[in-house]
Amino acid sequence: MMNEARSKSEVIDVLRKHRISPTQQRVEIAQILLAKHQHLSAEQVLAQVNVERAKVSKATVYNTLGLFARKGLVRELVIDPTKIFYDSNTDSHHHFYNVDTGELVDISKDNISVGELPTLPLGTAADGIEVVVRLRQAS
Amino acid sequence: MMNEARSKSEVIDVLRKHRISPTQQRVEIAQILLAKHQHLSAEQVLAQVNVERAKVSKATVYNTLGLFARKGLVRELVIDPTKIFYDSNTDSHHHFYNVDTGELVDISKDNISVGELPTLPLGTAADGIEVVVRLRQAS
DNA sequence: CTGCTTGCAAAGGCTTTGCAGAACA
DNA sequence: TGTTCTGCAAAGCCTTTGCAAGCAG
Repeated sequence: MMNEARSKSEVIDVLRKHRISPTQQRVEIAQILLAKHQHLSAEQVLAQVNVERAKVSKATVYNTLGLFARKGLVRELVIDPTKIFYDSNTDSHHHFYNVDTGELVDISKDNISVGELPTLPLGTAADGIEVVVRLRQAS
Repeated sequence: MMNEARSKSEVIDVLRKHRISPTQQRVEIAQILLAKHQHLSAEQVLAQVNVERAKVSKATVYNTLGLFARKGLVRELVIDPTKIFYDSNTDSHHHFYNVDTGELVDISKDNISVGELPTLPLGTAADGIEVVVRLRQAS
């Protein structure tokens, strides 16, 4: 999977492929997200994008992340009740979530076999399967 | 598998078994939750408990639901980014979540086979596996 | 009595929104 | 020039917390 985009022009290409017009702010945010497979909250993206000087506002970060998720550029993870994580790896995979530390770790989809689903409720289509294994510090 | 408690004394028993001292408010909340297998948000519990006249405050509902979850009486579902659902069925099972309607539907655990998990991160213990199948209205 | 509970209101944290100015085509 | 985007501040929502009064054992 090609999700290791780095250079500005590569990122712009990826945005265009997802039908997102590549504004300066979106490119900066995408460069951070797509640098590697990672799980970032909006707050973390905001902090990283503004490491040197403030370049992108909070509102734009939130709106952009929502846009990216709708366009399929990143995956929204609803795992922690206090914040949303954005996963730059959109391949099918699952997660360990350490409730005590907030740490998220990938689980390859090969390690979890999800069998046939039961019949879907009428008029609906499956949009994605998310498996979360919650972890606690061993006592 | 006995989660169909109804009468006040049954509910008090269940609370005691979970080491929760059965105050009047807790009993009322538990009666609503344990009446049947269902998924309720704090807001819904608050509304139901106060159908006739206001009896339990918002703060108490939130605190009580958190307490019930910690004690294992109900299961906290982190599926919707805007609110937490409390599942009165604590048996192992999974969920369909209709993103458009907010509807939650159970999936029997027999319909999803989760194989061996990879090695857990050091110092951690698995606390639960949650599988969520997100649904959208078929177009 | 002593400690646990409740309830009110206020605070908190994350996210969205309204709107004016800036950027882009 | 018309549309889209950005940023600031304010608003919104769900949830938690501080603290005084109430209740239970």
